[in-house]
Amino acid sequence: MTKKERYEAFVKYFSESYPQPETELQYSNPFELLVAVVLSAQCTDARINKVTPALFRDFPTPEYMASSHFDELFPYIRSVSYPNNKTKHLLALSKKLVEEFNSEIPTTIKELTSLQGVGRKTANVIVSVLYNQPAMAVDTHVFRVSKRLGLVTQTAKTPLEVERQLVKHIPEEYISRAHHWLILHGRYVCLARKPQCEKCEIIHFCKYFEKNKL
DNA sequence: AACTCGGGGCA
DNA sequence: TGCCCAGAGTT
Repeated sequence: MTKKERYEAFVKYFSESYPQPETELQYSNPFELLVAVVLSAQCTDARINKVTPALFRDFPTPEYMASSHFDELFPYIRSVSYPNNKTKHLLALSKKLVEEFNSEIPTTIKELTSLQGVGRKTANVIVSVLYNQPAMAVDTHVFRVSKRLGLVTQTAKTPLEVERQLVKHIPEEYISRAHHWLILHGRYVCLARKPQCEKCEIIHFCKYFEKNKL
């Protein structure tokens, strides 16, 4: 099976079997989304959702956050991963938003990644959710599942390589759905150490399944 | 390319 | 108590 055929089967799967997820935007403004996504690095959504209500209540805008101090902000996010780093990032990030971006959230990957705590993956999530751009945010799930399926070359070493191959071959209108699906599939089915192939709906075009004949 | 930053969940 | 999870920044 060629890579081209895998992509055709992949897109066919989305068009027939995977509806557009109802992604209710759970944040009332772009700043909240940015902060939540920065906090999400190496951390589950459930843990983020525990801290965001109080955080956004007391630091609703870049100005409020930029004018606070480490000891004020830290307690709000002490239960997320890497709270020291993220507190520093959020303080520097909010200051930069106020001073260089007129307290608005930038629209380009280049500008977003210039913000502290925002890497390539986070920036892609932002432009995808906030600006409806067909961006593919490559986390460990997307990275692993894409390679297993055979949607990207087995020699791909960096998330950026995987991202470029995926966006090159998946039609724009399916990028968002594909991203959503790859993450859930990686989390619940295509597990890192023990793939649950018996639960998988798309073994008919999976390179990993084909090779290992599970 | 390898290392560091740290919590929570769960066996 | 110890293993597992999961990106950005720095060297």
